[in-house]
Amino acid sequence: MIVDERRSRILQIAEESGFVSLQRLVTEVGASESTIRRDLEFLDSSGQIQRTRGGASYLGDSLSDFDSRRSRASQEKQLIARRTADLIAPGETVLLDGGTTTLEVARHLTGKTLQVLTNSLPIASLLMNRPEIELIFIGGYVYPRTGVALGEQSVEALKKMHASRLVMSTGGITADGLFNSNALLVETERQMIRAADRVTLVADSSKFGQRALSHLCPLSDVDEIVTDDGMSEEWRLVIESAGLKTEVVRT
Amino acid sequence: MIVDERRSRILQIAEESGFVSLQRLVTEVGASESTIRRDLEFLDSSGQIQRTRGGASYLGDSLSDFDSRRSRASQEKQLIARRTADLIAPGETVLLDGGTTTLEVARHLTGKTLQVLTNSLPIASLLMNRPEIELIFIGGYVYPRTGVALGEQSVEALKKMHASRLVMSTGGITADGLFNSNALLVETERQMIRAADRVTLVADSSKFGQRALSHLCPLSDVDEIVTDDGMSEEWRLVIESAGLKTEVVRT
DNA sequence: ACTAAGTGAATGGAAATGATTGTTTTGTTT
DNA sequence: AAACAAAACAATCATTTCCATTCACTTAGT
Repeated sequence: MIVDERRSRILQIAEESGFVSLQRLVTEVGASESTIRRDLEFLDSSGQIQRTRGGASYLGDSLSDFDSRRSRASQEKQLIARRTADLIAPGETVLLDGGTTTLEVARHLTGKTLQVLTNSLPIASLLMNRPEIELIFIGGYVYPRTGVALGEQSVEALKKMHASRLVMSTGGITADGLFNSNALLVETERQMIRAADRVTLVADSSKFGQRALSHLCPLSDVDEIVTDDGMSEEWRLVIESAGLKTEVVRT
Repeated sequence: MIVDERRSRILQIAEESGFVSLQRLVTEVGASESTIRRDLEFLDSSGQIQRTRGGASYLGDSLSDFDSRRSRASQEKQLIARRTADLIAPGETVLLDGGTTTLEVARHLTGKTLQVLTNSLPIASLLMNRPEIELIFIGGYVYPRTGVALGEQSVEALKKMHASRLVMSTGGITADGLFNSNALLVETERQMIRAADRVTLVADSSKFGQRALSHLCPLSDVDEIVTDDGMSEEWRLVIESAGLKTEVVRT
């Protein structure tokens, strides 16, 4: 088996349940304990997982109820979320993807008269009691921990919907486009892109240059990116030459 | 078992009721007393719980606080919910309607390996982090306050689903059948009945004789009723002559 | 054939665990 | 209030589990 493939698989398994024991990885991936350890070491040093005794825990945009309550969103995410919310005009129909940043965006939407479509349970729970927001939930198989509905049913439901804007997050951005770690999620997000007139990507600057398991879409599918000023000039050029508008918040 | 996993579990248990005894943790987590003590010490020093003699109390908003804030379910509902949960065998595919009683049923489902379909946001939020439960959400227009998905999209989604059992609530029961106050809700519930092999109705005894806006279905659509012993003998005859099984819990 | 990278097994050391001990606290009885 | 028993606790120790390191082996590319 190829190295990258094995590591991707480890990441995927780690993401599913948040925790993976080393032993489980040994049996599921089929490599020796030593190799898995080395992989975990690599993935830890590259910041994708956190090694713990006996296994590893997934880092990244998985929002479990634990995470959202304990560690609040970082300052970058807060600022990005607020700016993104400012872009949204009253009366719009907004499609909201799952993720910690989009959840923060949802927090800032309260008070505006909006129609909100989402496949994220945390976002729906947040907005459910707001009379000024008409909420439509996109059903499907609910992915554990993140509380995001995915799969064929979600895709089918999305086919019948239309929104003026999609606010989405991503696992990584390169010149090739956007990436995410979960194949089912990618499929659902692709359908979201099709359903929306305008695509607004929220991504803190650490996402640039990151590449994850599944390719989601080319850069040209995105209309604008809201990010923080940690983005290098280099990436700014890549993004703007692809015809995307960039909104940069100062931290 | 991995350290972090065990500590997360301790936190989760602590959160549920606000306080946990050490002994309960020993049996539920399956670690030795020493280990649990060490974990409690750690969680205390990191400020997540407060150790007390005999156990520990959760810091922050415990779920039971949350529950008691929004009037806790009555004793009847609790008992009905527990009995209903006992009827459900591991491995079943259960369709759960919205409502406070069905939410209580959902609470008692944790621990069983099940497939759960629901259109209720509160139920989905409750079950979303339970690894033993595969959760499928039925999307649609989210009705404010109750957090239940309704409407054409929900009906369409339900047409493609099938469950071994439906647990539903109702606004009122007469010899003519079941009633509910919301036309959209009635439509969705009718489709639920079609999608399920067996229909279990949860209804406290005050519902008998009540008639609401919309007629939902005849009594013959229901297979069994779980209720409390406030039901009069008269109603018992009506129900049983319609061929329904009745489960009566003693208050 | 040689090198470099990757892999798997073996080793010793570190950390975590469970059982045991003796001590402190709590509640009950007199 | 004093004496006692039961429960809860902290401290210690042997055992187990986990980990980093090392080394030998395989594979792929030059």
